[in-house]
Amino acid sequence: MTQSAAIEPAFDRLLQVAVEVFAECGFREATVREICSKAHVNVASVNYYFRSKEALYTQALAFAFQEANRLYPHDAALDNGLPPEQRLALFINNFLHKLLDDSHLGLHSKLIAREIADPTKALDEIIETAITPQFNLLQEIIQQILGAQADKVIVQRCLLSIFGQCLMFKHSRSIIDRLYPELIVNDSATQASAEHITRFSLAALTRFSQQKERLIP
Amino acid sequence: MTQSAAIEPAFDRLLQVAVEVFAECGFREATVREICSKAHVNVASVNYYFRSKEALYTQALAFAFQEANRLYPHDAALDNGLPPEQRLALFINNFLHKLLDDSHLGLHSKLIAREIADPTKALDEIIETAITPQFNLLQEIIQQILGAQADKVIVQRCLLSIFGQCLMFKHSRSIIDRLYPELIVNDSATQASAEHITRFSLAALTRFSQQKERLIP
DNA sequence: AATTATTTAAAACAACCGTTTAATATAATC
DNA sequence: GATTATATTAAACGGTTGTTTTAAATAATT
Repeated sequence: MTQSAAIEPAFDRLLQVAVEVFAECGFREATVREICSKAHVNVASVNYYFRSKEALYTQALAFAFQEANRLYPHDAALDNGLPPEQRLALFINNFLHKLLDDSHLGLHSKLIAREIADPTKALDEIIETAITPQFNLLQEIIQQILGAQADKVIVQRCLLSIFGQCLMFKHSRSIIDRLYPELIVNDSATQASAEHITRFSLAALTRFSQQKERLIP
Repeated sequence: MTQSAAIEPAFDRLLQVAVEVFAECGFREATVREICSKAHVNVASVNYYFRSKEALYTQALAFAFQEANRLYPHDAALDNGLPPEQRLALFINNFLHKLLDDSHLGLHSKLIAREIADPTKALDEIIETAITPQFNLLQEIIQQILGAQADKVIVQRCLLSIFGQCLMFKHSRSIIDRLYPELIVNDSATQASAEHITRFSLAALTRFSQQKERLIP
């Protein structure tokens, strides 16, 4: 960090630090001065290189996405040839790890989670760029499990059920950390969580596909 | 409001408005000046009646809890005599309505959700006062469905699965509003959501209780 | 009715915010 | 090597924040 601080140009340092600080504090709480201080540049640099704090935020978001897509390549769940149950397991496992990874790219999901909980103007772009693709992929998998004739609203609701289980670990992490800390300590705990969510959801989905004619909508 | 502003003493007005504004903006984003303006009191009143902005926040939280418990009496799900499946349905329905009610006491859950997503010092008290009781109740219901010999960790995970599905509508509401707005428009949509979550979870739970000996932990 | 305590009010406080300015240092170009 | 263009700096700007001060108004008590 200290070496790269000397080598990398100020623009790049600013962008990297911005991702960290915005993820940590959120847009409104983060201060230009803190970002500049940690990037070892003058306070005026934000307005020199980027137009404003808000413009820096937007670019930091875009940069974080691009980094995350580079480090976390697209899901193996994309493979259409695999059985849908396995695709679901892969999807949930990948998504949950992406959410709970505290290292480099946990910043990415932190930024998104912040935007969702407390939206700024950038939310619409995030939905298009980062959320809709994930939604579409999971929707396709669920559709495959429930069968093509499944009601569209039911598919949507099942999708929310699965995402909700995963996001619980992100949005309510402060609670889980205190009440069930052992569920979140390390990588294998995360994997166990992913397996539970998969089992829980698959049990529900297969039930749904069996009894769908008896449903009272 | 205008009448009560003249009748109710400044202290009470301040507390009520504080609940609204803190729920709307969060602790850090909310300003003393806005609260005082909406309560029709002088800026100095916050530091006169309460010691500081932070003390006002703490008291506003406590006040909101007490109001919510008064307006939303404890779950019918508490009734031990009912079959556990019905208790689960009652619990989810009540919890989801509490979460999505935009009127008076939606403020209560808004405040809690804010605290969870972006904790202040007050979180510990919230967990004790508001969250643990709900967790314990749901835990008891799940235990009843899975059977007394069910693994404790599995019970915990199922609990998170169910809470996660409910909280999805709270924490990711900004997304649902944009992608599936019809799921959240009114009271009957909320009820339909509660019914789905109940059906989804019951399907998974009954499956779990059937195949528990075949589980690979 | 006089005196004490309590509540309201306007103004100012120091600290911090994002942004701008104006001057200097560095690099690139001719 | 002189002259542009680019990058960096320190300082200040206007605005907002939570909090404090000081004084006036109101209520309560004797």
